[in-house]
Amino acid sequence: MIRTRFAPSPTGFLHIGGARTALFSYAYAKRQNGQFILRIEDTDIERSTKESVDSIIHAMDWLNLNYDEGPFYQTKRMERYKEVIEQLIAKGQAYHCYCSKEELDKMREEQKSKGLKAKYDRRCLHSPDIREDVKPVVRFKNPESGSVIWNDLIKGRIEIANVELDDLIIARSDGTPTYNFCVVVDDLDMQITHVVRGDDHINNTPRQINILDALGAEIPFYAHAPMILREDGQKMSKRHDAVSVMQYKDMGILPEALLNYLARLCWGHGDDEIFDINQFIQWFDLNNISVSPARFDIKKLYWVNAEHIKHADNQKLAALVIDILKSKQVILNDKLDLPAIIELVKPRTDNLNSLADNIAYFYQPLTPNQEDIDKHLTPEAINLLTNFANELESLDNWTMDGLKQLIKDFCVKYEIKMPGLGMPLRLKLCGTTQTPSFDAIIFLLGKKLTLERLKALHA
RNA sequence: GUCCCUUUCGUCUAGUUGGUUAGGACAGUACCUUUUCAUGGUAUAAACAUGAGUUCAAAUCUCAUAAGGGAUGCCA
Repeated sequence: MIRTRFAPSPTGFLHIGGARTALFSYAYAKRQNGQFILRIEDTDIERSTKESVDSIIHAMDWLNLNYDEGPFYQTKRMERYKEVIEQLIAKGQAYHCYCSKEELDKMREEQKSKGLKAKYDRRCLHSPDIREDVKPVVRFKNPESGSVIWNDLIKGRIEIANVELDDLIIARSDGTPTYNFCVVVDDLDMQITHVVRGDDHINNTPRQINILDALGAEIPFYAHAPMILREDGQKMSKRHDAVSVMQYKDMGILPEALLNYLARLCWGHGDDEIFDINQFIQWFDLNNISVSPARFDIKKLYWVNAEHIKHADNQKLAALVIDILKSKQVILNDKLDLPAIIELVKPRTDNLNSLADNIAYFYQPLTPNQEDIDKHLTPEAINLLTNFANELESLDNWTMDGLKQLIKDFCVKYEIKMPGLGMPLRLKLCGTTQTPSFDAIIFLLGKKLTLERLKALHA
């Protein structure tokens, strides 16, 4: 049984890089009929918050990235970590270190000035300066020779010499375990078979493998996916970029569109661009993830979103749009056929907010700007609209065909071209000149509303 | 400094065992459709980081260089 996990640290919201990693991890598990696990890595008590945990879970939920187990919390597993640390100390694979921060800084500086690699010199392993007033940290005794080699499922063979590795701290002086150690114990206990994560963890992997070895554990497969960068190629920044997954919801992005777009960053399947999560799962494999980082392109995201909106079910879109319309104080009524309006309007939008804007004027016409009024609502045009309203009033065949015929006949009768009728009509009916076909608008508005608006005085 | 990762159109990618006019998509440009704005359609421009080597043949294999990123934390 394949088991993968997503292990964010709750020091902020779920960002799109994390979401993409979660997606790969999720899709791989699903593809292999395996299980996907959520684990919250909250060992850094200083920086972890409950709000972050909630927002991460909320975002996973919105994306519909469902986990089979979890969320597990590392802070609830402290006893287990302590137990394993004791084991390692008892076996001589870990040791107490009493060095102060100042001592360590001094040591590192000396090493650097000699052109050496900064690395703990193991003074506490050989002759510990045990002091009652100092609470020691615990260091892992890393192998001194040889190298750690693994076949990364994305990057290929990676080899790192043990001399490059430090005796890393696995427990702080307050007794709390650190990241690299918790990851190992958790992945072991949770029987994770495939560790899928960002490639910023490549450097941690040999340390984790060494700890796993010391524990006599089986080594899982590792797959390190490249990062997502900003449009300009720089690292994403939480201050300057829209990096929170939920910000994209606010921008009117559909979760399935965001997933689709994220999937296409560092991964491709021939010429395919638009697909849903199930299709993605069928196609996905770790070995066709590319090795280099990708830049985030907001324009393409909007295009993908537009495609998903076009293919989305109108009832489903209606539910989403109603929420947005309500938040914009639009007064809704049941006389209008919202799914039919959505069907008409959706090819002209690439996000839910503008979809809502293009629907709002069906319920309440916008206030037209003066420039448009001067241009289109001339006395002649108003006269024309009055005549048009009269013709409409006597139309019994309220169908698209009936309306089309009426409009055609009207244009012939008054010797005008379509835009000559259409533009003032749009302005009067909707308050804007940028709308879909006006025959469709009249049809969906219905006779009563159409006549009401045509007769309104606000021109 | 040392170690690790990376490099195909502006951007995302295809290119699985060396032989392609290096393909697609977004963005761009032009045109067509049209009832305004869009949608849609057609066309167009645009790339193998650099230098060696192996080979009849290299985007693809090897090496070097350069440029970017990461690690070198009692962060994850």
